[in-house]
Amino acid sequence: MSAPRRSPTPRALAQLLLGWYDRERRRLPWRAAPGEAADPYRVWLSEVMLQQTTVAAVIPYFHRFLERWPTVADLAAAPVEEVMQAWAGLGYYARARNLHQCARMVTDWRGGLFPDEEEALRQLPGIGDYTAAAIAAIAFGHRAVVVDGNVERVMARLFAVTEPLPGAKPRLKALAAKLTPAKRAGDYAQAVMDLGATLCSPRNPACGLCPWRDACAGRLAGIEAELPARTPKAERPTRRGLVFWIIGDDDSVLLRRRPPQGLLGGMMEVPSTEWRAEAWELAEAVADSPLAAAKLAGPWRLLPGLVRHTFTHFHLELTVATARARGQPPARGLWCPLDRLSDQALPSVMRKVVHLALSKAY
DNA sequence: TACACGTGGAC
DNA sequence: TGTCCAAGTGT
Repeated sequence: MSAPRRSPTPRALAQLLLGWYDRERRRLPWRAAPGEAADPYRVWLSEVMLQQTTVAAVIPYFHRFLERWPTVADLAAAPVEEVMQAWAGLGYYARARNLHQCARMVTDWRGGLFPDEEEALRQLPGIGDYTAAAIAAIAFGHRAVVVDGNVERVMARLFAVTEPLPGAKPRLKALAAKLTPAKRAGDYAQAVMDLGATLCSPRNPACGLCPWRDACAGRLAGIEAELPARTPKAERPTRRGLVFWIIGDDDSVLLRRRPPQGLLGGMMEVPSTEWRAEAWELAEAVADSPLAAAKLAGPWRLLPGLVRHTFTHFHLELTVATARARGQPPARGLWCPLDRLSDQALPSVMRKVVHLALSKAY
C-alpha cells in the first residue's frame, strides 16, 4: 500500500516554482539581473506598456522610451504630444496620457521617487490593482498579490476552477494569495507570469515541463486545456466611414487631432465622417467634409480599395475619397507634408489609411 | 457591474 | 478569413 498522495503546501509550491524560475528565468530588458536592485521607473514603464500587450510588441517601445527619457523626470518634462507620438502603434492610448500624467505627479510631488506601497501606487493614474501590486513586489520586494491574466489561468488550472471568468476573479485571487510567499515576492510574481507565458499557455500547455505538473488538479482531471472558462462575449458589429484625403499645396495632407477622451483619444487622424453601421455615399459624406466646397481646387474622387481594421469591440471599414484644396486648415487641423507623416501620432488604423492613399491617390 | 478601449500574432 | 487573446484601467 502506498501512502495517499498529500497535496503540497503553499510554501512547497512556491519553492518549486522559484526553483524553476531560477533555472529558466527569461531575460527581459526591464528585468534586473539576479541579485541586483530593480529600477522602479523601468518596472513601472514596462508594466504599463505590458497591460493587455504582448512582450514582443513592448520590447522595441520600451527601448525607445528609455533611450529618449532615461528617468521619470525626463518623461515628465516632455510635451504630452511627443509621448503620444512615441506611443503610436502600441494601442490603448489612454495609457500614454496617464503615463505622462503619472510621471508629472511623481516628479512634482515626490521628487521623482515612486511610492513603494501598493495603496499609494494605486492612487496614481494608469496604475490599477495589478500594476500597483506588480510594482510593489518587483521594484520594492513587498509581498503583494499580483494577479494578471497569466495568474488567473495558472490558478484556474492548478486548482481546477471551472467557474467562468470574470465571475471567478475573486476566487482566483484568493487562491493566488495563499500561494504568494513573503520572501522573494517579486521573483515569485514574475515566475507565475513567466510560467503562464511560456508553459501554462492558453493553448497547448506544455505540462510535461511544468514544475507544478504533479500538483495540478486541472491536469489530473484532464481539463487543463479548457481552463479558464470564460463567459462568451458580445458579437462585434461593423462600422463604416469615409475618409477625406485632402491634398494641399506642396504635397501636404490634412490631418487633425482627435478629442482627448474616447477612442484613439488625443491621437492624430485623417479626417473622416462619423463611423456608423450604414455605408456612406460620396455626396452625403462630402456634405460634412472638413473643408468647405469653395476651398476645393478640384472634384472628389473615390479611391479603389477599402481599409479594414478591427478594434476590441467593433470592425471598421473605411473608404477613402481624395480632392485637392488650398488655404488654411480648419480648427484642430494641420497641413502635414507627406515626408513628415512618420513624425505624427498616427494610430495603426490611420497608418493603414495613409498606406492606401499613398498607393492609390498619386 | 459591464462596457469602452488597440494592436498584431497564432491557429 | 475569423476568432482568440495578451503582464488591465477607467468610468
